[in-house]
Amino acid sequence: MPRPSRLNDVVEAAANVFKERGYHATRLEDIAEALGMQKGSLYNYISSKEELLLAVVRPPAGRLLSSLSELAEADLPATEKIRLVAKSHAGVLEEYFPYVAVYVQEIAGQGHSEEWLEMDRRYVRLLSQIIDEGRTSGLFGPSTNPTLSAMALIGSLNWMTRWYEQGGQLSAEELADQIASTFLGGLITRTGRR
Amino acid sequence: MPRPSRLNDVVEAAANVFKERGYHATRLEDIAEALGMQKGSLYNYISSKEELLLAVVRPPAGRLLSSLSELAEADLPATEKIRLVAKSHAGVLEEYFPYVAVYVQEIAGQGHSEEWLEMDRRYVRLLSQIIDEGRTSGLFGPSTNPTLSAMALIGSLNWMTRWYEQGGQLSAEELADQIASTFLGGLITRTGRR
Amino acid sequence: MPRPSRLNDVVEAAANVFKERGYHATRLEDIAEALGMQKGSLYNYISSKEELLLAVVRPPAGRLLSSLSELAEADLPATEKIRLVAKSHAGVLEEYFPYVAVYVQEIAGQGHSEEWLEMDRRYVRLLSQIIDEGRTSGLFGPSTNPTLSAMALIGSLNWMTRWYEQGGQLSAEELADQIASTFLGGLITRTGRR
Amino acid sequence: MPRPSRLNDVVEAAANVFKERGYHATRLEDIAEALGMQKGSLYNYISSKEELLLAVVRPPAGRLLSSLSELAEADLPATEKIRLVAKSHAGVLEEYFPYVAVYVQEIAGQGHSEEWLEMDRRYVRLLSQIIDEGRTSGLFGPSTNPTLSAMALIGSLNWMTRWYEQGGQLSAEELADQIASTFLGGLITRTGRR
DNA sequence: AATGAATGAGCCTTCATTCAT
DNA sequence: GATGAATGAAGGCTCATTCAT
Repeated sequence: MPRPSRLNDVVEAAANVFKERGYHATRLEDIAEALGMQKGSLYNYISSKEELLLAVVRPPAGRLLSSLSELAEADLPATEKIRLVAKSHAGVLEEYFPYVAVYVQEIAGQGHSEEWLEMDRRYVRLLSQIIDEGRTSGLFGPSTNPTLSAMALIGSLNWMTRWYEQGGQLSAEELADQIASTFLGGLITRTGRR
Repeated sequence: MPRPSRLNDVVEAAANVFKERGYHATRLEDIAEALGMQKGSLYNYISSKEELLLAVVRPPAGRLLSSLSELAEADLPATEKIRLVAKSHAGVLEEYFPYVAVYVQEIAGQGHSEEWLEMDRRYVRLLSQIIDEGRTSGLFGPSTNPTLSAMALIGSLNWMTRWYEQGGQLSAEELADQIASTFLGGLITRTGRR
Repeated sequence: MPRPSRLNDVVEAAANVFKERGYHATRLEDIAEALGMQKGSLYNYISSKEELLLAVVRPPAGRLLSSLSELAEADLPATEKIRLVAKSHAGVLEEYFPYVAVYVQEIAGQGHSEEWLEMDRRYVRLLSQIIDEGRTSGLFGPSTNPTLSAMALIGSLNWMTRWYEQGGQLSAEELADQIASTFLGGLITRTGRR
Repeated sequence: MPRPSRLNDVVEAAANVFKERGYHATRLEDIAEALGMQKGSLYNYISSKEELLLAVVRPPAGRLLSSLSELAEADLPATEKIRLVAKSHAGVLEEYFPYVAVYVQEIAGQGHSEEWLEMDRRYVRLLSQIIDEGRTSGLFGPSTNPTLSAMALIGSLNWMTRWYEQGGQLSAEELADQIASTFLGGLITRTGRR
């Protein structure tokens, strides 16, 4: 039984090193070293450093977008959708931690290329549509700005890549759940408002 | 009459190019070109590329931190402080746009060095103290997690550097004001909750 | 069957070019050219130009010192030791000609670093001890200044790197033998002195 | 009364720094700094770094050669000439210490250019003629090799630039006198030889 | 005379990429 | 698949030199 190609190992090592040092600052040699091979050997699996970045970054980006797409079409109230969006975003973050971190740092919102610009736009559009649903349905206030709100939520979630550490007390999903709560309900206590 | 040093020009040009291409991807030649000089001439003003990054990044970081410090000590309710924090954060963003963008992309939350780690920690600490005041005083819900909430707000605001464009319909401060409103009051309409 | 590393070739080429042009004036490109490779390729063997200098210079320095050490401990009259020191010094010079020349020009007696200062001191100390033996045993005159005499002999021998050319009538060892004779016996004929 | 041009100061500062760091390793800025001026200002006195080296090196070289020439023609026995050559060589060394050190390190015996090659040759020729006189007159042994002996003496004297320090117990001339004694009479005591 | 700024050539070093073995 | 060596194109930085003020 032939062992599976080590391509996955290569991409994973790359994700880890890219997250640690940043894409430009990491040398292929660093990645090779993490794998216990020589840098030249990497070219048995990839054809360029850039391609390696894309290999790191496409899976989490795809996951993020596809889970958002699914939720967008679900038959749920906007509040519920938002909460689930946050949780699934965080779930992907947790599962593909370094991959997502690299995606956020190097690609998301950077105008890296048309491919990724389009992905950014789609993500924002889907999320703001959900928010708009909530507004239209009266769940959210009429003055809600869907796009801005989407950006704000995305920012909160993406920023997690800069401080979240695996193995902490709260899982990424629990943290995202709390963020979603604040985002939906605000910090201000309702009792004071009635 | 001594000519004014062009150091400011150099730092400004660097901020612009760093924002556009990212620190590692910009060559000193790019910066020199933006200034109409040779790359070697830059060394009349700086002693290394790294130092140039720091020169770009220190002013906005200082501004951000000092304005937060001031507000933290002000005699205002936490709600008001939060709103003002967001607005001043955005004010700095607008005033020093490329500088702040470079700071957020290259430094903030990156563990770049002890100097900056400490700055990150201070910023988070000050903001979570404000949120904690709000909780203690009963303005914010008792289950509020001050640190997490601080992170969420910081993420929303810092993420602006990836999408905000100067010259749009709404100023950065207006956008930040809306973000603060959501953060404080939530998206969900109160009437729907009674 | 592993190819033999070309490190030796690199160091040898460096020795030749350093001798010809001097360390500071030679560009790595010169060395690469002498090897028929690109300058970048040199870094497969060395990690810096400075290290290359040390690689050139350490072998002859070690040889010089170790052969002197051996002779110092031999059971021979001081006159004989001196003669053999000169001959072995010249033997090393001949065998490692450009290496020794580089060592003498760039390192010896230059206070380049503590490592080399110590080597200088040891060489002088050993040689002056030999001379002191000769004085104590009555072979050499009582007013002999061992350190100064050591310096004088070392100077004569090291200066050979500036004029000795391989392939001449007399070998380096023969020349050194004559130098030693003069050093020991003087130019003045003994018969004239009776 | 116009103060004398600072050209002398410039050359002196250059001599000191060249001696300390070596010609290639010193930057004009180092020299300027030693003078308390900016490097650009040096060009009010010199027209190139190379020229500055020559300005440092020509006076001592000239002195060395002219004092040797004078002695060569004097009506003295070869033994006396040799001793005086050594003493005057050392006298120049002491008077122009850093200048001579630079000359010896950077120029003498280096084949720097035709001008200096010729100077080297003349120096050796004059000294070996003196030695040859001694041989012819029977003062020195018949097997004396004048050129080689000249080289040996020159080496001993020039090597002083690597270890002599001004302000020591013995003056350079006293040291040279001892060196000359050894060179003439040898280390071996005559009494043992009768 | 002096200076600060600018120049431009050059050098060391890095690194993605290639390739023969 | 793996490797060590080689490549070549940069890129950061240095520094002798120039020049307007």
